[in-house]
Amino acid sequence: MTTEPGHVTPRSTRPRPTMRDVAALAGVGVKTVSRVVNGEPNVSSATAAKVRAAAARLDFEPDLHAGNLRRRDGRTRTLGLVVSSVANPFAGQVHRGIERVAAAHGYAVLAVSVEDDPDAEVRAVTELARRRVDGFVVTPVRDDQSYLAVHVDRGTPVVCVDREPTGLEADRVVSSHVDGARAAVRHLVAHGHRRVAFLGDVESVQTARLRRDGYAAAMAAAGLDVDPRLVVPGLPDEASATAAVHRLLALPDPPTAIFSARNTVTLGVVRALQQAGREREIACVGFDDVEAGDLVVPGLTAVVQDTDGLGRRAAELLFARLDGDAGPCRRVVVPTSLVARGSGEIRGPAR
Amino acid sequence: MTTEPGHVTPRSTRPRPTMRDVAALAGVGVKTVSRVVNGEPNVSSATAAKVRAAAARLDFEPDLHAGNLRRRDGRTRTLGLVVSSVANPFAGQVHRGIERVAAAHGYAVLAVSVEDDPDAEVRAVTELARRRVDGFVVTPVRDDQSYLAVHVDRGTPVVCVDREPTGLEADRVVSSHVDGARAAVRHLVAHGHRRVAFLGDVESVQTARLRRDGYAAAMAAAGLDVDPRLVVPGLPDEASATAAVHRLLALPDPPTAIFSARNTVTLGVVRALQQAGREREIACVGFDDVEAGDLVVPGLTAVVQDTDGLGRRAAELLFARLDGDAGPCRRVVVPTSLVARGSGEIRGPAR
DNA sequence: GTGAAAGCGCTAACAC
DNA sequence: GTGTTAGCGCTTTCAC
Repeated sequence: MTTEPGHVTPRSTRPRPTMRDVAALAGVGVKTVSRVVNGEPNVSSATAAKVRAAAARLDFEPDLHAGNLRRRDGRTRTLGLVVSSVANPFAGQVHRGIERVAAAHGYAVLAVSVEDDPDAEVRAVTELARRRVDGFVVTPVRDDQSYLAVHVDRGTPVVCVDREPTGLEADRVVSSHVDGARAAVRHLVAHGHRRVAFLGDVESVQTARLRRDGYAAAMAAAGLDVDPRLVVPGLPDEASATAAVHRLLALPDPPTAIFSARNTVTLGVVRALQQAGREREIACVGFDDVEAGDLVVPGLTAVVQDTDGLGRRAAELLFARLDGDAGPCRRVVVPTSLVARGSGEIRGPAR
Repeated sequence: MTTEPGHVTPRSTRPRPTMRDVAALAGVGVKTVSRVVNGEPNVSSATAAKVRAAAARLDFEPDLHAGNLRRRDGRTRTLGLVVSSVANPFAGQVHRGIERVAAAHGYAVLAVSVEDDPDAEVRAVTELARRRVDGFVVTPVRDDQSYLAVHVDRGTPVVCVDREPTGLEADRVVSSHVDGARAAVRHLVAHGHRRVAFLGDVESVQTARLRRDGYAAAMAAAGLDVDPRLVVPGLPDEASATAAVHRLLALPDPPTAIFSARNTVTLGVVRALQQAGREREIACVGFDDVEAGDLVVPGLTAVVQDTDGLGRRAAELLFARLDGDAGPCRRVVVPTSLVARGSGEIRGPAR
């Protein structure tokens, strides 16, 4: 079978109809079509019906962006979201919270992943700005968000979520990281533990530092000295957490409880305890929830974030700004909660 | 403290600069700015430098959509993605696969959740069409996708992912649902099981039916009769799956192995087995992976989908169409793999 | 190399 | 009620 050069079927690609086409078919002026499509008043119902019929017959879809060019408010009805990664379950849930509020306002969400690359954060914002989103929700990754000021000045509001922005006056919505961590440690102490270890994420991440602060505060409040050998920050992944736990267990006086400050770290901790066969002796509370955390034995006690609430509140703040709220910047703290499922209730040594 | 009406600080909202502003500041014509911004030839490097300086000073960002109005290819460099929910980890991973390919092509992704609402699927596509996305990736929810044909005819390609479209000729990328399910059951049979139960999702979902087909095929191939009491489709959530397992265990001759056809169902199954204290006797293989699936005891044996691959292939097909590929529709099947972690390797009764 | 004029699809302002 | 004109920010065409 041969294919002759001239015979390539060109995609029929019949041009998209415009308001002009609809107007011509309905026998009215363009402005009348515009009025009908936008539900404006001053159109007789007979004319409106004709226009709607013509629009339906042509499968007319108004071009939102073309309209925005001249429209007074120039709204694209689109929000820009910058997150670590859309594949990250935490980010996905925040995204969902935002989307729900956005949809209620007739808005769509344009999400861009930055994979914890500081430069990608700026690129993402630039790309969103070129598309003229009406507002930004940003999870800060770089250590300076001042580059966002231009957009705020031009009337495109910015709300930061999960982490606080630096060098930028902007609304922000964060979980109570310090309080959550403190509650976790207090819970362990209340169950009789005095040697509580801290395993955390790399500390270039703001939230990692805050959770460590919470740990330190709770230990101090309980009048317990912190053995520096039990504090292990800077764990980038699951495997390093597993290794760290094995080192802790080999200590002459190992910890009797572990506070793990992050999802992936928690997975590594549990693995290590299981490998050592000590998951029923050493207590463990993790920050962030783990799917199937209640199926592990013992069930994983966790400090869970209200991800949906984070997204919802962020979107609400953004829409308030879009509605003209010019008040001072707000800082919303969304509470975390401790879910006890077994691993955190293992009792420490009797005094 | 009183606030006088006239004193409300209006958000300074200084208007966004346009090419005209840049041209004026640089002392050149608008077209020259256009040429510089778009990297077109025929501009002296001296002029280009002047323009770039002016653009930087004003923080000029070209309006992508305004340009598209007149531009020959009219590309918005934006893809529309319609998924069940952005909070669904499966969808998030597919999204990520798409985004990675899109980013490499300079594209952004506009994602809309439909929460399994058939009408929301159409609304989502309409909203995306109004924003003039260059192509669609859709996870079909409704039982008819013919409404998408208009877009294809107008040159906006559509690729379906995860589920096959109905009433529409379009490229599609799906996991090997039947083969995956068959492999799971074959695995159980190979470990000595003859009474293998099937627990599945509501069958309005296409993939649920396919996985059941795979189960039936594997049982038939092994020469095993299927006891209809062991086949329980239509489980909407975790709790119903738990209840179903308890009923199965109460049977005079209960199953010795369970094939669970969906993530949430698997969680319910494991819970039931743990409650009954029989998680080490009754084998279980689940379709879809579960986070922390290897921390449960015994580890969860699962049929895992290549979510990233699904997204990547879908995006690749879409870009091929955007690049002018007018060939016949393609159907890409992404293989699943079976990950053995313990629960699926529990041996059945000796013959 | 450069710029003026026209026009993309739509809405604002003002006519009738 | 309805249509006409201008113009949004940009690219095209084409003249210089």
